[in-house]
Amino acid sequence: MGWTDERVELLKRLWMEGLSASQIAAELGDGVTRNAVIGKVHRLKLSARAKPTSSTQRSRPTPRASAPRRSSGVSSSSGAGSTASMANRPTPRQSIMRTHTVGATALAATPEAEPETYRAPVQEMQVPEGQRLSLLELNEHTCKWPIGDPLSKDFYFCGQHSGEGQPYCEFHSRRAYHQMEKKKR
DNA sequence: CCCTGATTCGC
DNA sequence: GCGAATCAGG
Repeated sequence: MGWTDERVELLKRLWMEGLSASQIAAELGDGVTRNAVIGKVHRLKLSARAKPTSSTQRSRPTPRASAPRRSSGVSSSSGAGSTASMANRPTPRQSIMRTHTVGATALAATPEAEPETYRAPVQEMQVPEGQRLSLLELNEHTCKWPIGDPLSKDFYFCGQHSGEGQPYCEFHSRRAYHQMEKKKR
């Protein structure tokens, strides 16, 4: 589906209201991606929303040598809009979640408060006593993720099987990797 | 990993 | 004009 006046209007409004591109895309529905939304926003020159700072300076984009191309077109647009998509869009005002910071990571806050499973406050992975390893017991196939207070007698290493050439088991590998990734270079 | 917007450029 | 792929960042 193309950008009808209605949809463009909705896009404008939602964008101005501070919704993220992906949220707007979801609101527009009909296979609209956040990329499509962002692209449209740019074409409409709607970019800057709330701008506390008066710095009009936009960081110089890295002049890339060549832009990567996507291989072949796989555009399978939804055909005729005979689906029940046009009937229901009576200005989705209150259904929009907006519990988040503007222009930053938006946490999805379900309007009707779904019965989400309550999660324990991030408990450390529990390793069975028999599998816990001391420093000297580590080898190239054991997870070397430290658990507990290094100064305590209870200190031990995860010791779960780790992949070939991997210092941590899958569980801890993800943790370590993510942390590293976030580090600035 | 999740996510955000920004940009480029073939279509 | 469109938007996927990508970049750059949180």
